[in-house]
Amino acid sequence: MKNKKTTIDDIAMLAGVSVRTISRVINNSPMVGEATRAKVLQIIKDLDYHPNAQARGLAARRSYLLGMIYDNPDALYINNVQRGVLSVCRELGYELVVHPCDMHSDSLTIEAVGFVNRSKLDGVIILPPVSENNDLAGVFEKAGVNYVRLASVALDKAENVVISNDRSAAASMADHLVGLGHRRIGYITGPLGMKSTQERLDGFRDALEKHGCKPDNEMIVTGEYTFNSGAECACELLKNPDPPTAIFASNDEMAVGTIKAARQLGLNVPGDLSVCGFDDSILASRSYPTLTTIRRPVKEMARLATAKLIASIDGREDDARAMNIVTPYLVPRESTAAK
Amino acid sequence: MKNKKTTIDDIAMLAGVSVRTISRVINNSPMVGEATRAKVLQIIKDLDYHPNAQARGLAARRSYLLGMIYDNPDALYINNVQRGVLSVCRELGYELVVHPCDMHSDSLTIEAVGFVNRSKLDGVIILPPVSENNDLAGVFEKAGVNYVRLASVALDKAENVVISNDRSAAASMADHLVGLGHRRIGYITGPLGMKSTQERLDGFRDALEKHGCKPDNEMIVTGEYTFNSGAECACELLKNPDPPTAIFASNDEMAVGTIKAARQLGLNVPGDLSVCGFDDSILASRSYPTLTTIRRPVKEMARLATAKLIASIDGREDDARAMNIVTPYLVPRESTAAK
DNA sequence: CTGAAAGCGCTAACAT
DNA sequence: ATGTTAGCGCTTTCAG
Repeated sequence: MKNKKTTIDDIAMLAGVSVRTISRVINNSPMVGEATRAKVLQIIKDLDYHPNAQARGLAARRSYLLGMIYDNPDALYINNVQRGVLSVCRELGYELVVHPCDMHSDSLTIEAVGFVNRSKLDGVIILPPVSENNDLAGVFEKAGVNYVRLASVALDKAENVVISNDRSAAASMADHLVGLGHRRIGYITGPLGMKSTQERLDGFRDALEKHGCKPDNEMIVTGEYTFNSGAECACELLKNPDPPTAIFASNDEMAVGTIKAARQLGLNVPGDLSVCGFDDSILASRSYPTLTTIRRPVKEMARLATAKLIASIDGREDDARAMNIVTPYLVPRESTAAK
Repeated sequence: MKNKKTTIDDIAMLAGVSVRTISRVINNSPMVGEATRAKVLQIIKDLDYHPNAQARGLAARRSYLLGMIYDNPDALYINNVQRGVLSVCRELGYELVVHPCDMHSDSLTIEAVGFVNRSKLDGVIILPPVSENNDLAGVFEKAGVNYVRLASVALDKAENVVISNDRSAAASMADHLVGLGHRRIGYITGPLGMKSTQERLDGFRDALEKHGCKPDNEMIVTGEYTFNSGAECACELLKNPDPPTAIFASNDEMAVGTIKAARQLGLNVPGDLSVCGFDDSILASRSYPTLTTIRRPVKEMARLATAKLIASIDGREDDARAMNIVTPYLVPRESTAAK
């Protein structure tokens, strides 16, 4: 790299004080005279000095590195989370190390703990669906690793989770459809093991029940959160003797698949069939017709999670324990219409 | 964290050898007896020992951290690159620190160098369009920072760039359209400053010329690589007294915008108008009709770039200097048809 | 409020 | 082929 990196000693030298003092100003310790601090700061600036993060970490047992663990094919979601996390990292002087993994691997937990130990991460943020793995959380807990999970239910202590209220969001979509006059509404779930699948379905069902139109079991089919599964499930719903007038696919990929299936069956959306999704991914605004969907404040969740994580790292328990729950909201577009 | 981290000394203790030897086996030095190595490895495994990356880095002036610098709104692209980079990182024991930035900021270079110095990164991968900034590259060069750029032209020494041959890809799309009988073809460019814009346009123009149908200037309009700009540019092309029978939008977002515009004008795609894009993003397979486009081997480029970067870091000059150029290829779908 | 000095865990000359 | 030991650059008791 550079010819000769300037070190804390150089600064101490020039400032005519001990390294201890320099260290104090670098770490914003209040126990430094104003004059001294100003002088040191100036010298640091003049020399464009950057403390060596490794040395700092080694001595202080802190790396100023956060990790992000996930196994999610949705690039848009990952990217959104990443940006939210980074915006807070930047403010607070942290860097982000990304770590996709295989959530079905036997060695997931070992691998994950290895990752944080190896890189000496100060904490990790875990994205769904990996975040639903309680073993992983347990291992982190036991190992004393700071972590925050992004989830759709309160599956951990307040300081370890940020929640998206998918249930009430799904309910609001049900309200929307009923409000448009739909009574027979098909629903395509996500994979059965996932919490978000259950939450969204429960929200949908409860809302319909409240409106007095409990859905038949045959109006609820199991998808995989994929485009193709959406198309297949939609066909299944639509070939029912008494087909639905609206289909709520529990994510956008499946909703777009549903639109495709409808088109192939000669149905007009939203004329013959209303379709809606969940996520407000890029597909929603680009599809034809554009998709009525639910927007999750993903970036905001990520910001909250990061702030919370850093609060834990800093030992600010109160901040860390603050309850963080965000509520997604409905974005009406062209794909839903009055019956 | 853990009660008592096991260190290299513990291992040395148990193995009955010196730390130097342990260090050697950790770093795969050949100068260790087979028996000794095996024994040490076993103990390391038994104790689940992970060398402290910070201490290692501090002593060896190496962090095993790579950076990725970008300013690109295309989440899919970023995500693809990221996965490619990570796949090589994983094989070679590196971690990835992500760093979005503002390419129009005055302090871009200062900020970027600060980033690598602060985190003591071993090297960085720069994505387009930031990769087209020669100042940045120059500063890295001068600071002795290892870097590799992803680009569409050879704008640096072989060891510092991996190239995607967008020009020939655009040409093959032109061939495709001409092959379908189209002669009057509209073209929507990207933002004028970008290399990829120029390369794709040149490839398109050269190919058409070769086929003896040089496009009118009015058949070439300037877009912004966005959905809306695509729709607007398409309208402009289509309201021409002698409208095109095909439109080549130089990325998928604009191509989808073009399809939307055509629909609004009552044109059938591909019946009345063939449309094609560039990128093979998720939109291409989800749009209606599905989009004929160009697939860039993005992940492969990222892998090459990472391998090259690590070769530089390791001082394996030959590997680092190997010429890396990938050629995107055409993916035919429903949106183009014979005239 | 400030200073001297002992590590943090590992690597790499220099020996053997 | 293996051991000894002096740092790498910073934080942090413990004194002053």
